[in-house]
Amino acid sequence: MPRRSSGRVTLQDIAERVGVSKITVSRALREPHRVSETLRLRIEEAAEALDYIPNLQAGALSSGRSLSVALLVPSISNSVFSEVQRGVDEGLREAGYQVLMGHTGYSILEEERLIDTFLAYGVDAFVLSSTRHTDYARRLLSRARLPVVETMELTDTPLDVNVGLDQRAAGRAIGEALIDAGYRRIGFCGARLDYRVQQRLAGWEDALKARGLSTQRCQTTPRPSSYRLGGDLLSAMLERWPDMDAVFCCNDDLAAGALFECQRRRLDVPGQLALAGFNGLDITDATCPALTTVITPRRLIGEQAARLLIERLQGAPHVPSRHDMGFEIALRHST
Amino acid sequence: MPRRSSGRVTLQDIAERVGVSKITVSRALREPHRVSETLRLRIEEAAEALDYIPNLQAGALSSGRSLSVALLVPSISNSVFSEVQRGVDEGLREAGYQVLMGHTGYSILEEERLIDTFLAYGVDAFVLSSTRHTDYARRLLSRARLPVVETMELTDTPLDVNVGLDQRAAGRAIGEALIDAGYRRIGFCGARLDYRVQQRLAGWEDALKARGLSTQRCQTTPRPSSYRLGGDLLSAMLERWPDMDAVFCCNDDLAAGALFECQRRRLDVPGQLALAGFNGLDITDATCPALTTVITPRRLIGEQAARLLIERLQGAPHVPSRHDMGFEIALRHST
DNA sequence: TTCTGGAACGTTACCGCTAACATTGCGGCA
DNA sequence: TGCCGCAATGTTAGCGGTAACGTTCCAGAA
Repeated sequence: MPRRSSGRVTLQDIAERVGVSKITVSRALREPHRVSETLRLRIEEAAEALDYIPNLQAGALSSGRSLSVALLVPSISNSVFSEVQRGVDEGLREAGYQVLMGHTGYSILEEERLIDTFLAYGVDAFVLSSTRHTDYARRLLSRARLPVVETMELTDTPLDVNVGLDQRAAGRAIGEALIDAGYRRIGFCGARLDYRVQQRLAGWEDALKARGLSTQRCQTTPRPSSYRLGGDLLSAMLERWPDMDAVFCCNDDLAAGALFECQRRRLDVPGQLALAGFNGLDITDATCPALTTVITPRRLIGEQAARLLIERLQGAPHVPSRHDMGFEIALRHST
Repeated sequence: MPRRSSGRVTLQDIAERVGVSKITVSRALREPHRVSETLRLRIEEAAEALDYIPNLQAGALSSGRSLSVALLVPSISNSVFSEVQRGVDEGLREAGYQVLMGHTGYSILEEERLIDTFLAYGVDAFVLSSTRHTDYARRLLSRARLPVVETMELTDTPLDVNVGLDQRAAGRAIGEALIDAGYRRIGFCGARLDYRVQQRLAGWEDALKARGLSTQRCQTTPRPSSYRLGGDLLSAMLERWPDMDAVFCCNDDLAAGALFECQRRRLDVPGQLALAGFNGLDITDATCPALTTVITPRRLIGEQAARLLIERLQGAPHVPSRHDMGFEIALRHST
């Protein structure tokens, strides 16, 4: 039965019921070993009976720690990030932290806004899914002196911890794989054109140039990627470069959409056109034919981010570091 | 420049700089009209100069309102819920609320845990994506006396506000559509088997029984759905019921997976087998052939949930209500 | 001139919890 | 017997805001 105005059961209510002071109740619940066995049991019983729910806001205000971490991803609907999220979430939950998610819509301005918001909420750390931020966001983060993990891509100038993979090297690797498979008139199609896509494009160019091949077959758009867009981009490319024998799509959504377009056009994949995607989403080995892709260790990135973050939260010093989690080329029937 | 131990800039810091009391600063920032123009400008300037970030925890503790709402979805990676989330998020943000997301992994026990957690965080309301909850979760919610919106499906006994669609009617409608299109040996394949899938299955049975057709061609599994699983389930069904002429898949992922399997088997869709999905995800009108499906108004559900929630938060009384947002059958080339 | 009311700003107390520093009491040892 | 040390519990003082009620002051009505 609540006693105070708010109608909420507080430590004080439990304390009165048991006949001790509220700090003892607080200790019994947080540091059980510091309270005698019998008293602890009585307190736990009372808490249970009163349906006590701790007020984390009050706790955070008092202790300066909220036991929550903000995870900012570009997009909720993009399943690329859900794996990262899972890894982060699992690791942090074990350590007693709650993950609060926000999505930036691929906008660094929105990221800035969210950093501001979550700082106001008093989170203890940030996990970001990019290495590019506004100047103001950088200032906010550095003033707050909170642990920060930047994920997905790598940077030479990490704010704090950086866990990701070399997007450019991955783009280069898939380009080389296509060349090694005998393709010579290789196209690139990309959407959104965020930093990571630009890096993949640069890698693709590296590979082709290194072998003296033309990099002109490149179709890009700032629009967000989707299956439909994959088909549309492919159509445009087939029109402009009818001799194209392979396409590296900047992500699996586009690649799958391109595959569907080939099916509509009764274009044999890989016979007449080879397709490759990026990320290794589930769909890539479900389609017919299965799609060649670059498998990115998203789960692993999330888990590693959580691990390193916990170290920082537990006092490991701020020493900017970079962790390359690698990638893997999956050659499937589409090439 | 921060003054206190926490190193954080507070209202007091601004107040001292301007030479007023902190309550005046608080008012200037929250209720500008209650403070004189000149003073307000000086305060805003000082806040800016000091990089003031409000402490929402302290504010929430003091005022009893946190301006945050918990949104619990079954799965982050399932794009079905990302549309709902967008609708909720957009609507609530306008009203000044922050949405905190949690995912239950389709488990009502996990939902219970999250409700507990978010109550401890002091959220002002809940948006749930189911109408089924543990008894303890129900008790927690009713004791907390917070506005609650249950989404996605409809129930006769809403906790508070209920916004969704009649899953069973939708299952029935797609069943009837298949029958109307001339199919007679119609199968059902379902995964996960959560409440909504069970309802769709029941609707499918309704439709077939009403026309005297057999409902035996039903393949289900508790495993989570995926593209691969769609292919596997279809394979099993073709083995058991080689005469089947159409399949209603409980969601679009399974339907797409089944389509890919048909392509591998060189089975003509819809010539030899018709396929229908559920939800109307992007992929359904990108595949070749495009998939017949039931388009669910997920964005709308989210927006409506936000609207009704805001009314409740602004004082509208607790009067359990049910809002049917309908659905739409999209007949495409797969049938 | 005096009184009144409201705009503008201040004081006090408290939201629920925890850090830091008491205090108490008891067993063990010289 | 007296003292020490430690385990177990208590007291005090905030954390950073906001609600509620006070105070001040000045314009305008009586």
